[in-house]
Amino acid sequence: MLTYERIYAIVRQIPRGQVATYGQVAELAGLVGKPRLVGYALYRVDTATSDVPWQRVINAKGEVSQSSLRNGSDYLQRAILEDEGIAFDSQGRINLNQYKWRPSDIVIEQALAVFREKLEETT
DNA sequence: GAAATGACTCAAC
DNA sequence: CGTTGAGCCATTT
Repeated sequence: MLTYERIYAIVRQIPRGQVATYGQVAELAGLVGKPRLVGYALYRVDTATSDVPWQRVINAKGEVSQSSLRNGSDYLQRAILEDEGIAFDSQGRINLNQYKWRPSDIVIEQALAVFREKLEETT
């Protein structure tokens, strides 16, 4: 779905070592106020074959969200993030002030550009 | 095509 | 802090 592609395009721009919240991604993808769609989109992502860095998208509380019974990817997400240099506090949360992604307009344009390319390919 | 679902968020108690 | 309820809307059944 195009809505998903938008979301994926944005998520793919999140640099290593940084994270973004669902609401933030939704906003950047032009889905202001619809963070649930981001969550839903990521839920549909195949964590194995997709090139979308789903692990870099967390909830507004700075915690790593996860779908109930993901095949062992529960601790995996955190492991990946830690490997990228992101530190978790004693409560298993991330300091958003420190790691939250500050997207630049350029990045967003790139994301949308990729999105359009995909659009043409599909067409 | 109506009803249920979902990795969310925000505001109010 | 925690819990609760409302808002959101594409995808699935």
